[in-house]
Amino acid sequence: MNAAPTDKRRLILDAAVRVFARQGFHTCRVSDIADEAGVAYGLVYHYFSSKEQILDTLFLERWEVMLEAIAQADASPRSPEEKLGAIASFIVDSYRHDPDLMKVIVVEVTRAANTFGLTHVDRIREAYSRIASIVADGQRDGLFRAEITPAFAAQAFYGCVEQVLTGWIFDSEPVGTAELERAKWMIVDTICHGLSSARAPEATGPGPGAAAGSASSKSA
Amino acid sequence: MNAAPTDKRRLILDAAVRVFARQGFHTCRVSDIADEAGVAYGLVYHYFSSKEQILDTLFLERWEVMLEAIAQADASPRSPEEKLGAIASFIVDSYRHDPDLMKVIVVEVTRAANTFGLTHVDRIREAYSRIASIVADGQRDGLFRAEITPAFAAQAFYGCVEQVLTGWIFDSEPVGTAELERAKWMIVDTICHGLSSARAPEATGPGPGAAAGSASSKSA
Amino acid sequence: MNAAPTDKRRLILDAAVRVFARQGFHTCRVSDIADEAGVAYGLVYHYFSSKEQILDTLFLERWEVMLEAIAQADASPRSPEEKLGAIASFIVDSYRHDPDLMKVIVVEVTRAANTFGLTHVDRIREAYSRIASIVADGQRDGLFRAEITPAFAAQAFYGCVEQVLTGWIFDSEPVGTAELERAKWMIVDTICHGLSSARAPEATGPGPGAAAGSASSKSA
Amino acid sequence: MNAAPTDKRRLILDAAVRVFARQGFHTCRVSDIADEAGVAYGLVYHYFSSKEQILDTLFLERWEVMLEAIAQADASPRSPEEKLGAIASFIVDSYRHDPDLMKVIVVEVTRAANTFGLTHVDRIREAYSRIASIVADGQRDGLFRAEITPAFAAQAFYGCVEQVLTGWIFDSEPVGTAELERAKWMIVDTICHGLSSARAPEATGPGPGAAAGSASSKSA
DNA sequence: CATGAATGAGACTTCATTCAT
DNA sequence: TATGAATGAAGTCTCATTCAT
Repeated sequence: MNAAPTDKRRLILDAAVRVFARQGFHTCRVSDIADEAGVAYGLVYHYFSSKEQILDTLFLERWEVMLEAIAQADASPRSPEEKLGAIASFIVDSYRHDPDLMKVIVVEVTRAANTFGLTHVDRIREAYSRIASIVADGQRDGLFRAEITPAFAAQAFYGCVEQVLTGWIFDSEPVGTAELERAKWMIVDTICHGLSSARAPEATGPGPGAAAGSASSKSA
Repeated sequence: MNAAPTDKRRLILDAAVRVFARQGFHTCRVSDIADEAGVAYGLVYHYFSSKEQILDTLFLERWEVMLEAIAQADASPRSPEEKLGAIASFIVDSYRHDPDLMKVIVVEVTRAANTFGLTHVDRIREAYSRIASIVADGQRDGLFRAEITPAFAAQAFYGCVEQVLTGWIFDSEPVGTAELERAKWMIVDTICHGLSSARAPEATGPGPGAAAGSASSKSA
Repeated sequence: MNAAPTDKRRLILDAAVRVFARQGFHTCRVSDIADEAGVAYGLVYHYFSSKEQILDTLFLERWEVMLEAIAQADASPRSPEEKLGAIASFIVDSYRHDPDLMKVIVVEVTRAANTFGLTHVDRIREAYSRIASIVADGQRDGLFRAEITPAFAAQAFYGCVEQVLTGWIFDSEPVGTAELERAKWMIVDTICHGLSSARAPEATGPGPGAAAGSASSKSA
Repeated sequence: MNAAPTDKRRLILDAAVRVFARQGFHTCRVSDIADEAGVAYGLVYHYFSSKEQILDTLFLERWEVMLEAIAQADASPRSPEEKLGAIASFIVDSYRHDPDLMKVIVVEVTRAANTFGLTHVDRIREAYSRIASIVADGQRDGLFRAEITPAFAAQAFYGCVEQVLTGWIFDSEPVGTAELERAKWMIVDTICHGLSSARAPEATGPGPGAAAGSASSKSA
């Protein structure tokens, strides 16, 4: 009925996130997960058929949430730029909320072209597809220019986001809130308005001053 | 002595690229590499001290070439946008010339935050750093706006490039030349001018139809 | 209390017969038995102390019945040949009635010289012993010749029977009644009169056309 | 080329025979085999793909020899009874020469209707088939009576042989030569002439005192 | 009686690495 | 250089058995 006082399955899943993040999927042992969860070895196999299935479960759980977030952003009565901002914001907040989980997804799944990435390629591409659809709407409304294909734009946007996450993931120290917030704005601003200074300044949105300006640049 | 008719070391390295690309580093066995190279099992250990060292060698070899290409682009008397174009062009041409090698680097190293990525993080960041330097120059000259930090801009640019490669890597079919060329232009145009239509059109550069003709060919 | 409408213990035993016959003792899991019986996993251990004990129980239950059948055959006022016929008939009818159970006994116990066969060797040999006693009586009465030792004769007779069962067990299709009946006669006729044609024909008994009508039905 | 001073593969195979005979296939571990052979654990998997494959190899090696022995017996210019004698003799001598191997074959393969027996059922039945063919020839020549089908006769004969072996296998003490020789004669005499005394005495053959002298010795 | 989650020892198999030739 | 047999540590997964409810 309710979430039992000890939902061992959840315990294992959460432990796996920490262990995968710390040691990597290939480097960790199932016993590491069991130990981290504080349960017996065999219980892992009571709930999951293999180590792989744990990662699959983790990825799918989270990715469905993300697809839903993208759908909601798209459904809102906002400009395309604001929609992209909502998505970037969601992903960055996901990282803030559970950096280990995002690390696992980015490191072990999204680029794992021979293993998990291949398994989940359709689900992964669904996200790009939905982002591309937002861009296409922007083009139709004349807000986005037509030279850049929506599919490419989606790749550029998502690639930019993931690279930022990757930078944080490689950092030895945790990332501050200010930097997280600034990243949201910079991602959208860069993708929508580019690096070049030869553009109409009024489109900028909240502007760089809005986010806590002090933050580092250690990630470079 | 000389570059022998059969440089077994090179044979092994090239075979490893194919095997790593096909099966992934963790999924392949050393014997797969030896078989692919057509050499005896033990010979692999004559030339390399471990399976890891083969990947390290592969990565470092290629990454040095890339750092050099970035340096050369930076050293040339071009605009920052053209310099970015040269870099994008170099990477895309690298993919065209040896997609397996680029797949291995992107899939097995640059995001492998617990294994090879960590080992080579300094070398990897050196690339971002050099790209950031180009952006900083552009800002100093007033060509790039100052709101986006150079470090972030480098991430955005490189993330965009790698995402495009990743897309190709996941594709089951090989990518055509036209698409490769179009990607070069779109990467630079998106990063420099953004998706928004609210910008000065004259900054566009060669335009979507023309491949960035000047750019690299050093990768071959 | 009473022999309940659902005697779970019996349910488990019967399910075990089917599972052992289908998958073999070593290949099946205790959970397979529980599933087949439609009872909870733990209940198996409420009634039996181990997986082995289930097979022991199955074997002993059946083997006692068989020893009793042999004893009865021996006690009846029949000729030795008819007594052997009654035994063959009983075993074949046992197979007809519950081929799975006989399969389990033949496959998992009587030849399992390192496991169950060893555990039950005395009980198994008791059967040979009783058969040998019938042969010895035949020799004493001049009906059987003395060159073949009773112990050997018992082995020959029982080996013949078991080999016939084994043949059926390996068959993919179920065996017809006619073949079962014919086998009863052929077993006894071969063991008593041999393959050679150089013998007195009048000793043949009911003959190949008639099923050994008198024989048992206790097995049902 | 030649049989190397240490043919490790053979060493492993021979060790497996001893270990399978002593502990049974399911009860022994691969490490037991490696230890018994005095080789490293991994070498077992260098030569064999699994524990099962070791048993398969053992069985097939020996069974082909047996099929060949049956074929030779059949090809010789002997009476059917003598041919059966040659076969019984060959099998008994096989047991004398390597009781462990015969134990493994009888216990782990021949009756293992859910595992190895099933795998090799065709090969096993080939033996029965060849024996049946000898019987059929005997019937055609009027030496064997027609009431017993050749297929059944083959089962009776082989079942008798295997039961005798099984008896020895279960014995705690090794079997003496005299008993082995006597068994050869009793098997054939029982199957060919039956237990009954009501038969023509001249068909008896060499008699219980003489070992079937001509038969086999190929097994050594 | 009945349930099924929880336990953990154990076995197979893999494979990087070594080494004698 | 070149070979591939030999080594053995390590990890995944299985499953009989226990136990709290």
